[in-house]
Amino acid sequence: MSKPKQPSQASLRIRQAILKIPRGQVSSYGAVAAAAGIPRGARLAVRVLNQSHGLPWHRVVAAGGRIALPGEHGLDQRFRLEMEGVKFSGKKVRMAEFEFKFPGKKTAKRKTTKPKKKSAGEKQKRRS
DNA sequence: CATCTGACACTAT
DNA sequence: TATAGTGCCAGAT
Repeated sequence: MSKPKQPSQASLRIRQAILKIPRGQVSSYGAVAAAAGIPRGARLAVRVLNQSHGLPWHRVVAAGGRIALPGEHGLDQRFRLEMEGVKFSGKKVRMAEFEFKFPGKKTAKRKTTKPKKKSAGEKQKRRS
């Protein structure tokens, strides 16, 4: 294998993780990314879902079971999940009952954002 | 080669 | 509870 010209194993792993989600259960972007080996690659999961098609994207929600998709897509996702047996609690999925836990571990979460005292804030400028 | 983007996550306020 | 802002990673332009 000299050179994996593939779109990185990370993306592939994320894809596989999503495919592992059984019907009737949901997972979060961060959970899928973490299961793929990227604790903070929530955004990568997003990329994979957008680029790769044929994946059960409707089984992937944001943290807390919150639906992140805009407008119709979000309602569509919610509809599909209900069709699979997933119940909703207001705008969020009942993660307590339907959150799919990936095997392995990867429970490393960050503790506190930078011990800097200056609350958060300094950069952030782009954006037209 | 440099820069921006994005269906997020998490901490502070 | 809601709002604001930052950090992370890899692909796209």
